[in-house]
Amino acid sequence: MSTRSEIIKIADELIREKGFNAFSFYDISKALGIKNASVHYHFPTKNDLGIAVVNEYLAKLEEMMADSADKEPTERINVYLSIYTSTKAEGRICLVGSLASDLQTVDPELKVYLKQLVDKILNWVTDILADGQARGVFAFSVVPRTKALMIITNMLASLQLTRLTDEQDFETIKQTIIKDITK
Amino acid sequence: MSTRSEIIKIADELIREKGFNAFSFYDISKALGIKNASVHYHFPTKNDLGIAVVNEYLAKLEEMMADSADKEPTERINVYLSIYTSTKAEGRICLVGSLASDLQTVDPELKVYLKQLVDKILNWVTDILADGQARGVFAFSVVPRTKALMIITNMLASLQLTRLTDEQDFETIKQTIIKDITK
DNA sequence: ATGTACCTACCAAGTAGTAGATAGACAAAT
DNA sequence: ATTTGTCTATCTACTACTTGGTAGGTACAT
Repeated sequence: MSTRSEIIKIADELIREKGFNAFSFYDISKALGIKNASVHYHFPTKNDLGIAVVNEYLAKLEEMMADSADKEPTERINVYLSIYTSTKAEGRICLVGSLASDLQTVDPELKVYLKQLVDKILNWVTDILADGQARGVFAFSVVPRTKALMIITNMLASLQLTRLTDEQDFETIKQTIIKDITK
Repeated sequence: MSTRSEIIKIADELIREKGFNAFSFYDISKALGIKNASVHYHFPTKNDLGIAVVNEYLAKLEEMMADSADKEPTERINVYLSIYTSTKAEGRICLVGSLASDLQTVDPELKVYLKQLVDKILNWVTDILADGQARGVFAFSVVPRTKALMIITNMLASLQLTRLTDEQDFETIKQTIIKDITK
């Protein structure tokens, strides 16, 4: 893997572990065994690095959506939910939740890309739900976009909250979501 | 108001606006027109200040619970939800959400108090829901504690997310919660 | 010889936190 | 009634450290 990719990977992990304002270029250089100036060579500013991380997510999400596009809604929603299961296993929170918390401290340019990421996720989940409803495998009493908002907020905050309540609560929330939409 | 109380108030606002790691003692001293050493006089360390903010919430919550204890479940859940409505109006996020995001960077002592706050909120909402269910005004198909988790995660994350989607989405989420539990 | 990816060595700014002085309020001792 | 001592809340002035970021050099592959 290229140094550039490794920097993005480590930055992503650090953002989701400590937050955007709590990691430094030194943290990354230390993890990679290079000097902080070398990190700046690949990403001149912290904002540049943040944008690269978000863009990586945009690309990965695009890929995920394409890969699961012709699958059943039930499986597609599981693909979505499983993202959080892996994140939970890491003991970290999700990128959107982390950056959304630090929103007022990040560069407006980064905000634009983050907004795109949120839109893309929201549209994806909305599509899955609408598809499931149309095929008669899902049932819910609000418009798909609203149901998507409910599910996304459940998952996003469950990662943050269940580090403070029962660790088992994450799985409870996830199963409740599945049961709730399944006809 | 005493300087001590004012420091706590400003710290709370800053934590919910920028995050625990993005505000400084200087920010507070500037806002109050005093020197940073004077802030340290009242709160020797940032950890002390963070704990004072969380304790302030514990006390306020206690008061709120007592004040609404003999009211109808419908009104009590509205009291709970209205906390987030005010926070949304401020353009800030909730304290729990902010500190939960920065969890790995704060002192273990602060974590303990934060855990107490989350427990208290979770128990409060669980009680309201169980009471409403017993009185036949609420209906839901999971145990009250799980439903409380769903609602709390919805509200917590809605503050974070709706700064990136539609501003109107916050109200949509709130109304969906009310409609969902009302029999 | 040109570009890539790293290095050494630095800087200015901001951070949490400390030492020690000062000024006023209040109470006890003279 | 005045002095003395103590407490509170502030100040000036500082320290040690970390931060994001830069200038300029080097090794190496194409």
